[in-house]
Amino acid sequence: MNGTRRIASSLDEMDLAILERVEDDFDVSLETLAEELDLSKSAVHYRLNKLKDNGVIRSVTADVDPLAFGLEMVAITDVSVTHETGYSEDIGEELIARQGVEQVYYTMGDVDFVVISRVQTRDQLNDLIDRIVAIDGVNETSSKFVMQEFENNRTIAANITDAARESILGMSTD
Amino acid sequence: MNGTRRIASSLDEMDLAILERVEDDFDVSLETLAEELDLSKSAVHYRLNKLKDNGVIRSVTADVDPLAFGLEMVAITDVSVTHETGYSEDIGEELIARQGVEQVYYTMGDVDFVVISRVQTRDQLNDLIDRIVAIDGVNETSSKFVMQEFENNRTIAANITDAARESILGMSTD
DNA sequence: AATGAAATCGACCAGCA
DNA sequence: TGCTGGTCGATTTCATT
Repeated sequence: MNGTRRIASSLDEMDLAILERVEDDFDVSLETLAEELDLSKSAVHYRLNKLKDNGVIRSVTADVDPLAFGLEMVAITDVSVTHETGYSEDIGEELIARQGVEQVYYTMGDVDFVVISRVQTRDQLNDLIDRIVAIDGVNETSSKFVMQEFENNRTIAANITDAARESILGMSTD
Repeated sequence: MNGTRRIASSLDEMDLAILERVEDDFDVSLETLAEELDLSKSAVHYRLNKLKDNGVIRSVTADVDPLAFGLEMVAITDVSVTHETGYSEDIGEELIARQGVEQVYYTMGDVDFVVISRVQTRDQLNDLIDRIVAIDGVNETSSKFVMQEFENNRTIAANITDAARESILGMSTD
């Protein structure tokens, strides 16, 4: 029951190296990976499959550029709700189901939800906020525009703290 | 110079259908895709390549489960800076470079940056906040814990508003 | 857990509508 | 420009260690 209880099975440094590579770019060939890691192609393939089976790799996905869709406007909206207990899960599901909403966080604090959404125009944002306010239980919203985004490509394996890395490599097999 | 100016080239409904599918799961075989879309394997492949060349598909990536790394704690940190102008880009780069930080948004409003980070323990979060405060120009921070996340798998194509969809399909070729 | 060989699937090309 | 069908190369699978 410590901070690492859900780790699927022991990951070694080779697994981390593979993850750091494919989390950023899965289009790399098995041959290139095998050379970089000094392993046979089959061994790399075997480890990738194991990582998928273990759920460490949840899925392989295409990363679509929102700008290619004209989605140039990002907003962060704080949402407070009326009944604070019990309904939060339902309201979270309602929020994430709204077209244009990308991420929803339920937080401790004076605002209950932080909602990040992406749209084309200010009109679309106004419309989205109307659709948020229409959700039963939503009390008040307050939005701010994002001027600039700094992103990470979601490369979790390459982005963990040193302490977290130690903790992962120290795990033994289930 | 309208809201859709950066759209790479005209996308049709077939492209959108392909994107909706592969943005969620790129592990689907060409054959399955071809059957689902009533197209030949080569045609699907041709369109996928075009979408990559156009930059609509930025990359293909492995989606790693943060819980598999014991990263159970998410925090949203508001960061205000001392010199409001000029240095914002530098500070944003500094923030995103910190281990544990996933996303950074530079906003209009009383807080300047919204930082979303993911760590294993409260100690690691404290350490991360120390590393944020140490950045030159950072004035004040205020963090809240995330109790629950609602996520979208970042499926942009399946998540655009109807208005945005109309706007995209209505485009003509450059 | 890793290997090499055999079967399957995806990438690429020339040509066509 | 978008698509087809075929070839080649890469990936997946499997028996074996």
